[in-house]
Amino acid sequence: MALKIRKNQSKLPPEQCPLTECMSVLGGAWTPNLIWYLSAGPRRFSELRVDMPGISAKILTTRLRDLEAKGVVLREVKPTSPPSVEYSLTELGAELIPAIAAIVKVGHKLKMLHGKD
Amino acid sequence: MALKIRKNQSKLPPEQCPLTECMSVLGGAWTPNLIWYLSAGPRRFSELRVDMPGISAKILTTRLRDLEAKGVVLREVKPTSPPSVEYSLTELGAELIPAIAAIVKVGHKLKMLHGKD
DNA sequence: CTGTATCCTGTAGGATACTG
DNA sequence: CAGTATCCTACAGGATACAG
Repeated sequence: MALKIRKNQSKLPPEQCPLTECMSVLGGAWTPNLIWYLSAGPRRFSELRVDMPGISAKILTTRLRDLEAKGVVLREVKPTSPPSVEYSLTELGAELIPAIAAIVKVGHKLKMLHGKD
Repeated sequence: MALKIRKNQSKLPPEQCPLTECMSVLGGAWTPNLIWYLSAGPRRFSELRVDMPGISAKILTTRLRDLEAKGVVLREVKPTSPPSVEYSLTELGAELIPAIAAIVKVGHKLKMLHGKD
């Protein structure tokens, strides 16, 4: 990756490049929301659907599986009479909270600045 | 990307819900990268194209205009003989750095855990 | 309840060509 | 150099129906 073409900009740490990976974590449109709601504690599939009105079961499943595969979300099947599944954030997943919070913070500022609500 | 989230209903504080807004800031696929490269200092259009191999001029322009409109990026036209334009992060834009850094951090961890590069 | 399987659409983004 | 204008493709995501 070619950078450092200008004097007034120093070479950035290698962490800069893996933004592709970082975005693969929060890639989906609903992913940040999903993580956020999960941060409040374990949630069931149907609960998440209520939390995020507008999300389709397909996408919710997709995002859930995706995050699970990445070790961000933990899926626990409760052997109850009506099958229920609880999703929760893993230790690693919890580390995303500050990141999301930071983005939300700026996003909120932006909203106030432009007054577009 | 059709983010048409309207009203979030949960026990979570309202400040956290507007993830729609936060994602509208880092919405584009290249946006995080763009902000990151800008964080190192002012960059010209062509320099950014080199920084991010693969990005098309169209998208670069789009993202740049978008961020400019949001007050995250500052666009300065230098009245030089060959027209040159410098882009830089505003104060507000700089606040996104920690957020991006946090995501990168987790993304990097994820990469190491799964060993998939 | 918790998903999975299709079908379909909107739109972000790439390629290319052209302008000031 | 710094864009802009078109055209086109890929894929995320919605709707609906169906399954364990």
